[in-house]
Amino acid sequence: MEKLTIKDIARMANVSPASVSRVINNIPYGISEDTRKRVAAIIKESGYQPNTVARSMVTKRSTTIGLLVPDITNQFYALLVKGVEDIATRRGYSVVLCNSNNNDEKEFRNLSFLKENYVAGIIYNNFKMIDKIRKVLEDIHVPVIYVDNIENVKDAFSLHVRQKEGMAMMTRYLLEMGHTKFAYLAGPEEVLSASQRLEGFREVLEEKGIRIPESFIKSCEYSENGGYEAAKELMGEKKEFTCLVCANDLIAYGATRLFNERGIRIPQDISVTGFDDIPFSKLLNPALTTVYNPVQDMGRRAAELLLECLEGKHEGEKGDIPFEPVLVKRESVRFMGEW
Amino acid sequence: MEKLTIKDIARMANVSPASVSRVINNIPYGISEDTRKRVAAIIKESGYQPNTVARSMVTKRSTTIGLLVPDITNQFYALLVKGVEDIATRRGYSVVLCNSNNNDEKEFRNLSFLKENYVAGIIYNNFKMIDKIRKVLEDIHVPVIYVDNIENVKDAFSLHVRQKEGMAMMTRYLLEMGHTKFAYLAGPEEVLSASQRLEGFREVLEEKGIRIPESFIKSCEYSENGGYEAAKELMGEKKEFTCLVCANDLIAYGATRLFNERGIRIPQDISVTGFDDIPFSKLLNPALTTVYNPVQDMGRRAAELLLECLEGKHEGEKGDIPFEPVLVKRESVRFMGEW
DNA sequence: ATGAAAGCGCTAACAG
DNA sequence: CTGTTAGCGCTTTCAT
Repeated sequence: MEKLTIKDIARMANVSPASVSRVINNIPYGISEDTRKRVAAIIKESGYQPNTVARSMVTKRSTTIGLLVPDITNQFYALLVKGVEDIATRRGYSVVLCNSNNNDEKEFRNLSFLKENYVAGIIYNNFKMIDKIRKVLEDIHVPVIYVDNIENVKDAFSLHVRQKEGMAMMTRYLLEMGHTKFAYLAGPEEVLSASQRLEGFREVLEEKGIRIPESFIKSCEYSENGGYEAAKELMGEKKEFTCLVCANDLIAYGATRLFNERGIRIPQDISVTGFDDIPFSKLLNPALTTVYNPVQDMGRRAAELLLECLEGKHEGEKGDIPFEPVLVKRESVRFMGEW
Repeated sequence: MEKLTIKDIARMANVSPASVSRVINNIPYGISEDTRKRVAAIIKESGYQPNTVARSMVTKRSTTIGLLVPDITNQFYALLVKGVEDIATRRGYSVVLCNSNNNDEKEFRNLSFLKENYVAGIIYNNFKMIDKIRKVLEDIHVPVIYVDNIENVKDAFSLHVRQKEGMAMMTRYLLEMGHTKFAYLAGPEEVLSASQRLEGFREVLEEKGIRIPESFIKSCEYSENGGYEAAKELMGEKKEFTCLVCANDLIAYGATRLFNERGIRIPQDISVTGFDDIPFSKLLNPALTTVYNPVQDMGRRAAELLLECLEGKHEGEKGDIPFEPVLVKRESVRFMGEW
């Protein structure tokens, strides 16, 4: 069973390739209902499938969208992927997933790849935005949806959770629980979400007139290991804090591992909080108090927006699309008494 | 800056497109060192990039490999992806990742997509193999590497861990730790790895003349929730077992959650074990005793093998490639005394 | 309504 | 060694 081409179908139906093309692409004019039906039937029986490569070649478009993520091993991004795929495949688009593994060079190559292959649009997710990439993205001539990396754009859609508000919410909650002595594991300084979360934390403390030593705020990688190492450093200080707030769940996991190793009990000896609420967080023992980050929704919305752009909607009226974080109270925070 | 084509370069270099093609593709004959250098220089300056779509169109090949996984949200598969990408991109291949989300229909569509887009080869990872898919895979005319789903193939490479041996290893260890009363959460019956793991468990028990009630062996989904529900059912029985062995880590997580909820302590009240050793397992409290499954290595090896096939090696001599599991002793198993 | 023909950007014979 | 030519499978004018 060799691969059928449009010519084969044309021959079988006694029409020209052009007519076959008209039915494949549902072009509403230039063909009679009669021939349309006949050709459609033959296509169906024969199992013919148009060659998308050839098609892209002439249209310079495709029905594939590109999705770039920094690290597929991180469940947080995996959820985003799921959200995107959910919508895209339902609407007849394929998604090619490019994992840049936190490697700028690789990301650059991935982008070239997408461009060469005429993807219809791109969903770009990364925790930072470097100039080189931004240029490529602007030069690519297909719609790009940004997720979680830039703000205040107007010529594109940019989705992100309200990071600052989320952390502020958490901080207020901790205050209500009677904590006033905090340490903070901040994530990487150059990362937008990390700095925004820290800002939320600081603002609330300031509001309440609470001060903590700068040395209790440590930056670290956005990873389990980053959290572990930073917590270890922190424990070198005279540890006059009752609560360790972490810029994301992964960091909290690392801190938790250290505390487990040292026999420091959560939440009896120290309270720990995270941010993102990735699925494992509820399995931690004690279950992690954190801030839910609706990534999967963001993935869905990003895909919807992209497809809408592809359909010619949203000319002009683009911009930031914020998502609401939600506080998830679980067991890793101890009540210290009325404040 | 419009897109440059091979013709543009040809014009700029005063040669024919054919010559340009020769240097792009590093064809070692039919061109003088002189012109090669000149053309190469012009390509470099101009920033010209060959159009892969056009290229695929004529060669019917590409330098993209397809990777199919059942669920990207599962860290186990994410690790496989990482392994594959690691090798592939290092060797100049792109990988398009298709997530079938445990949906046969979607997988079928993904496969069509890959075929239409002339991927050079495919790495197929899924925990089962249905006829429909197998047919497509056989009909696709590019090398396919199977991961973790079939065995005893000879016309292809099939990588998998020695599931049975892994679980046997675990079971022997539990015996050494003094356990004789077991319950077993088996995963889905129709899944190859699940049945092989169960087999390993049964064989060792039989060997030692230990019998357990059939009702203590429950099948369930390969998921956290599956483990939770199955454990709940199990606790309905009069629970005369000291150790719950789970067919994978996710199931163990679910069981752990149930035990946490009910105040049943691990390992004091009950011992729990998993299989796969996904990264989170060491973070559980207590850290999960499990069997390490070298997925990332398998991913790397799968990619290497595929690329080698693409280079024309391995004609004929194909077959199963087993990987060795390794027992990871942690804290979720209690020592019950000499046996 | 239909078909002929051109051409997307590239590779691969085949001539010269 | 180099260039000419003929497609790959499809879409898209432009005649008919």
